[in-house]
Amino acid sequence: MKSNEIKEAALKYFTIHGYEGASLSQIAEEVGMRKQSIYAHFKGKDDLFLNVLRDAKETELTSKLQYFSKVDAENPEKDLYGFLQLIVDLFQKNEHVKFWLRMSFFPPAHLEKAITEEVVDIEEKVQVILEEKFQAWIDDGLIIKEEVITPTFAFLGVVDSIMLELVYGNDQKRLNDKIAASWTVFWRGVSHK
Amino acid sequence: MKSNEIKEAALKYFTIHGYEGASLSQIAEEVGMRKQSIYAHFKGKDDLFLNVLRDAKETELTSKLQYFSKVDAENPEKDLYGFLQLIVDLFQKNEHVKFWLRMSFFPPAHLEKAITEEVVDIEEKVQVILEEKFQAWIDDGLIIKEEVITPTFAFLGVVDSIMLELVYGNDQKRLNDKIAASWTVFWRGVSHK
DNA sequence: ATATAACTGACGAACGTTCGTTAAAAATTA
DNA sequence: TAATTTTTAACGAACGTTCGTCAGTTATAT
Repeated sequence: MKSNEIKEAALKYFTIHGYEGASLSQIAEEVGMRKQSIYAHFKGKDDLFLNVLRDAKETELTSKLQYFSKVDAENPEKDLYGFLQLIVDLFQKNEHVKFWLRMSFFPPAHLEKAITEEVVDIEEKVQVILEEKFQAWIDDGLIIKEEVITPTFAFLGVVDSIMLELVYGNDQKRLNDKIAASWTVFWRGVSHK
Repeated sequence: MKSNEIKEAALKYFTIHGYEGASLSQIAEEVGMRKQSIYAHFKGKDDLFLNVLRDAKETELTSKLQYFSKVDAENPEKDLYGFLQLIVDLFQKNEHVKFWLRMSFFPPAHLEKAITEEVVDIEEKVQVILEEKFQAWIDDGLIIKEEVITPTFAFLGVVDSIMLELVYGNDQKRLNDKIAASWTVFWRGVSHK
């Protein structure tokens, strides 16, 4: 399907140059057509963007939900560290995550509302799942007993910081060192000695 | 000085809309002049942008260096948590930090090299200072004895995650909860019981 | 033959930029 | 001090280019 090729090229340019910096002619050229031909597949730039956004959301959401659904949930150390690895893999495997991150935090002004809606939706779902997991681990005595929000938010913070490092991303060693450091300290901070 | 007014308006629009999304006519209108008049003060859009960038860098750098220079350095818990507060204050007091963050991670493609140079410069300087502090605290037995890079990077990770939350920033309560959670877990992870 | 999807051509609008000009302020000279 | 020159900072008009979009036409495929 040609629509998917267009979305793929659009994803690339939106990610690199942002909404305003990406031009339809560049996107069309990447696919090998004229920019006017895009209008046979999408109503316009906004429509194309929102389609890419929804694809990115689905990639992001299903990957994360799927991970926690097929994890045994009896070993928080393995499960949580595995989640960090998943983030890194996702980021390096497809462009969707970087696109998602950019648009989450610096959305085009006139689409901010629509974007924020989708972002909040994912955020809430992931947070709910994480809280359930942490609560179970706390009840099992695997994680320090305290308000469940504390380890949850702290872990989400680790995820965020790693994503930032991935975006920054010109230094593989630095990335690995930062992951190791954040994980070591986090785990020591939430687990029993 | 009119140049400063222009830079102020430019900072605002660059922060909200990014380099490509900010237009000289909007910036000029904010100041109360025509876009052509900007060329009496700056060579062009790039020149204006780079001037704003350098201002932002100076704000960012001097604030951080100054904080650590006038801190007594005998109480890591107070000093480090104070640094987090500084970040939050800086962010909410002036627009420079948000601008800096946006351009650090999503720079306009044709200025990426120049921007990365400045970003790396700050990053290295802050890292060096933090490592010195942590080393001293480790030697004094105030922080767990391990490679100094571990608490340093972990702390920088906490800073990053808070900055992301600040950018996201439509929820003051969530921000405070995230700071509290990240700090609690971090501190438990690097300090002795 | 009926869609679908590509094309050409053209549109108004906005972009960053350059030009020549004007009026006021500052510096220099008589 | 008064007259002159230079500098500064704004302007309107226009440049060439690119933008997103729309209309009409041709080619492709079911």
